Amino acid sequence: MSIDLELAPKQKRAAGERCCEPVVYPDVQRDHAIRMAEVAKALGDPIRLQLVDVLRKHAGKVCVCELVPLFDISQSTLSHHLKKLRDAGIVDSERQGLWAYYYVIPDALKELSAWLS
Amino acid sequence: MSIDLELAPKQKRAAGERCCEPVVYPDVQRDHAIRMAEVAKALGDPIRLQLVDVLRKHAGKVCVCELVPLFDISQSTLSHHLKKLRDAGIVDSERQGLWAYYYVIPDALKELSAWLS
DNA sequence: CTATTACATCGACATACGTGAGTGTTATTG
DNA sequence: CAATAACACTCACGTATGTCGATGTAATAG
Repeated sequence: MSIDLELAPKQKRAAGERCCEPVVYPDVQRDHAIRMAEVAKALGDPIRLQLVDVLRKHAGKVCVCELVPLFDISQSTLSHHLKKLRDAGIVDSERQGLWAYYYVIPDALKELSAWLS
Repeated sequence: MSIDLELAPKQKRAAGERCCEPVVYPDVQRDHAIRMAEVAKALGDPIRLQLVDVLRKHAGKVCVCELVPLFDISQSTLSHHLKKLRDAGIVDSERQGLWAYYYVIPDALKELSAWLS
């Protein structure tokens, strides 16, 4: 999950010399970084983070109509946030008649969580 | 780290009735959510996430001049990203002569990490 | 069929973001 | 002092974001 990278020793050098050797950044990590940043970005809004918190707490699926009164935002804004979470692959939804039920996709946060700890 | 919240039972009801009881959202969680979302937002860019990855891997402090060649961005853009990470309280820096050394603030990612796992 | 309900989408707006070129600042070299 | 080097900051630009009101779209009720 972390990169293999040898950095040049850190020490003051005379100006005119290179302060450090250029380092090659392995491409392996880049894909993971892009994916994890995508997830982190989706969590980078207080309302979306709280949405995920509520959904995670309930093992089952949660109806949108139960989510709306939790926040001081309009229904359309909430729907927008849910779409962001869907696009990031963090949650998914099921339609049942008029209602839409949302749930956190298992292991969606696993990669980021593992990297952070 | 998670909220205390009792949701109404989920079942289809006749239209005209409320689909669910309004729920009170505890304010306690809100502060945590705002703080964690701030951290997540700062990590919501691939370059910044990789920056934190490099800094975390090196227990010591890392010179900016060692970071520049790792990414295909200008020095000013890198400096901008480092400022974002500083503003989010994830990293800090020390000046030593011409060089600036960055490091991850211990436990800066702790709260978010704990919530994610 | 009509009305209503639950939810998604569209349009619009102000703000924030990522980026680079250029400039400023500070410290070191000669 | 003048030149240079490392880094931060300013300005500008196109794009993305969060928000709401309004509209669209299904499904249910009567």
